Amino acid sequence: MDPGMKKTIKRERILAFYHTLLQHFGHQHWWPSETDFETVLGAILAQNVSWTGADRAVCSLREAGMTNPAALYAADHAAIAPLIRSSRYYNQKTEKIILFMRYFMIRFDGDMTRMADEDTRILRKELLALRGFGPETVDSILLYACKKPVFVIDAYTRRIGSRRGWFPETIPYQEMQEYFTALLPKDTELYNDLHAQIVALGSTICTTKPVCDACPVREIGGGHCRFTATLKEREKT
DNA sequence: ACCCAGGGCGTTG
DNA sequence: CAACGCCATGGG
Repeated sequence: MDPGMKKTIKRERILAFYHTLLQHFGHQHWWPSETDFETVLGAILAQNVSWTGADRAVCSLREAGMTNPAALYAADHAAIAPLIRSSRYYNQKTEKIILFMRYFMIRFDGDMTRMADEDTRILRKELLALRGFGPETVDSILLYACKKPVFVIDAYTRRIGSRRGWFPETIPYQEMQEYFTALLPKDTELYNDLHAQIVALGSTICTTKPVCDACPVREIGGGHCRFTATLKEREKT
């Protein structure tokens, strides 16, 4: 079989997976925020924490009038940190916000439209240079706040994709990203909802029950859940 | 009383 | 490069 055909098959496999998820969960309408600037804050605050904790932190900032770039830029560590406690690692995240705001005001005058107009590659490189901004956070900002066709990888994508045999679990971030971008059409809306669907699935599959019988999406999840994976890890040792 | 969330960074072997 | 430790809240 020629390579072009194999590629087509892989593409159809991903798209079929997406449509299954879409049918089950419905369109996710990400990112869940009121403005693109809030999306940036959300991307920082959502690092390694449940969305409820991150969202509560965004709401606290909003209620304090700090989802306005100028107001947030004027705030210092002591003013920000208490508002985002629910997002975990709040001191580090406060520094990340302060760091981003300095960059954002100087580089784009606090204007999300200007930022979104910048070249994707340049923007990605500049954001990655900020301490505390790794590939997932940066790509989330590029896709969800700036509407760039950049596919976002996260722990769920790694877990689910490897379990479905798409790539080894140890594959580096960039290679995993290339797996998707090489196969899928360069479509911001598809990247947006596919990642959102993967998170919807990843955060739904059972975590506390040893048996997946109760799992509402075990067929989609490929018969695996996080708990059984944890058990397997324990059996090794 | 555990376990673990929509990471990223610094340090060790 | 892998395997950790660190950050340090909150819900199940």
